[in-house]
Amino acid sequence: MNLRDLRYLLAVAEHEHFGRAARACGISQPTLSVQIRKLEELMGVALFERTSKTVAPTFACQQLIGHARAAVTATEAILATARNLRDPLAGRFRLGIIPTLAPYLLPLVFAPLREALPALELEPWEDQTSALLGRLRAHELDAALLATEVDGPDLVSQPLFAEPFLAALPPDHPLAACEVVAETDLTRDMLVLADGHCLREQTMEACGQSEALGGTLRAASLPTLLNMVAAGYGTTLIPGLAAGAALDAGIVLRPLAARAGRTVRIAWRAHFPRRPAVEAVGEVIANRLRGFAEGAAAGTV
Amino acid sequence: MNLRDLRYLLAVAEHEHFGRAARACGISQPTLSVQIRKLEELMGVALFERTSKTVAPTFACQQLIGHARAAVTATEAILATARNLRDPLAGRFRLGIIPTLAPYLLPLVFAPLREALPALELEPWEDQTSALLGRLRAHELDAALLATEVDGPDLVSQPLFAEPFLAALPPDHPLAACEVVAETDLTRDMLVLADGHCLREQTMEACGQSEALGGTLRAASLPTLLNMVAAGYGTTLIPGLAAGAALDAGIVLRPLAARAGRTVRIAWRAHFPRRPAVEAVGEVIANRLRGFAEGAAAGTV
DNA sequence: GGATGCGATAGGCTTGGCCTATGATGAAAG
DNA sequence: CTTTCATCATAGGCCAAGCCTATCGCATCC
Repeated sequence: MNLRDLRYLLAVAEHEHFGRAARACGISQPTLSVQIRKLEELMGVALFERTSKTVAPTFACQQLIGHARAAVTATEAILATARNLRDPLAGRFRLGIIPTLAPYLLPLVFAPLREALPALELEPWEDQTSALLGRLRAHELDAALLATEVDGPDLVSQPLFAEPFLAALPPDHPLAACEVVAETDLTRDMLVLADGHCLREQTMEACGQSEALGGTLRAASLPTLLNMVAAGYGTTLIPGLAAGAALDAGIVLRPLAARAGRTVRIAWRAHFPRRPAVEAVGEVIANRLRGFAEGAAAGTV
Repeated sequence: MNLRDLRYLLAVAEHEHFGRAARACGISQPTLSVQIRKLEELMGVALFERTSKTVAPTFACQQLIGHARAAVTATEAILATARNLRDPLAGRFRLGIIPTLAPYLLPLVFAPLREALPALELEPWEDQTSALLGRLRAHELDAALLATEVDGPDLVSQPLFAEPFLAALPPDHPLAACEVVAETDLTRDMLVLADGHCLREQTMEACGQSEALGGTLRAASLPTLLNMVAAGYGTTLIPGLAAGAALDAGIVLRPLAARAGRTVRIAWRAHFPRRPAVEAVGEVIANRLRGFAEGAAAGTV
């Protein structure tokens, strides 16, 4: 059975006239007659009682028409829904973001994204890198903003902008007197984030350090880490976009001598079909952050 | 778009594997790939994200699947309903019956009909001949039991059985003394039914009378007419099947000299497609009433 | 590095739907 | 009573769409 046949059935039932129904369907009357006849043979039931003057749906036909109409409207709903989904720059877009980036980047890019991609329903999802990659591979995210390269052939990524690190010091720290701080000078009393944050390894690597100090003091989040630095527990590196929050917490920031930093990238599945959306989102973010690296690395905001 | 394509879509979404989905659909894998590709082009949306290892429905696909399933189940409902409607001897059968026949015939034929045609849902409809013919032509009845011939090329009929008339007399009527009553002897004080009952004209014709007597006394129904006769208002002819009711009312019945009577027929639209049902019903009734005419005409039950 | 599994592509075949032309039938009109 | 008209059914030919087998491209696994 064919959807077209159901349309024909509905047309004949509505017009009660083969010629007019055929015209309404855009086919010739003989074609319609043949198709209805086939349908009747398939069903094993007479659908219409024909005379040379009248065409009347049988009781059986009336019983079937409801289902036929349901099928036809359902397929029309499919087409209508597909029309709405056609634009790759429209609809839900689930974007993963690492925790050391989300609270500082999102306020900057929300408005530009809304303006550039008004139909895109952005759903941010904050989680650590490995969780984001898992969700990405599980099709639970459409893309992710990370600060690391991605491995494997199933995922691809593209750099969006460079984010320099800054030395974060308690106000009364000796290094606060310097204009510029060498990364290696922070090793002595450096605090880091808890396991799982990519910023943790990046901080330690930038300072040439393999084992974390501070004993059990491993902050679960960047705000906590900032509070710990402000309270004088030690020093750390913070990503440039967090500078404002750090200053608010009463922390002294200094540029780094070796200009250590990280690259924020957008990652997605290699076969993800809405690549235009990924690229559009990446482009808006990159544009918004263009020139940020130089300013941040040089003058601490 | 084709229903088949929707089935393919559902199969791929369910199996997440083209080869297995193709096997489930009974087609080859290349065919399935091509059809899904076509569907994607028609929709303008990627439906599946393919790698060499995995096939995952896109978000758009998930939105469409519900409608697709609705369409497929609706068409399956069509086929299932059609299967149930396939037997012409099953299902609703609206049978019109004239009022001077219904209450006396139905008790006789209900049981045989139920036994011979257990799947037929008989819906009797009692009305006068012209109303029955109108409803028949309007497709509001499937057949009708009448005591007249039908005119017009759109309706056809077949005789079922002959029903003799009987003279109905008050117990103290002079003619009650006779073994046999001549139709013309009843003319003097004959009562008839109201307009619209075919029995009215048939009675008058049988007695060679063109104008009804009895003034305004025209019974609206046969039971009323019987009561009037029993009360001594006059005489009349009754159809043989009503003999029992007449005797119960205290009326004397006598066979008629000229053996006047009527023929009960079943009528239906010439193009009515469930002719087997009509013929089966007619046959059951004719069989039940076989031999009735001789017995009734001779010995008054 | 060959073997394996999967989806995509190519080419040929057959079915099915469509058309025009014509037939059959019944009703209305001359 | 015959003609004409309207309607649905049938016939024959054409073409697109769907299907199959064979093969390719790609990635993974041993």
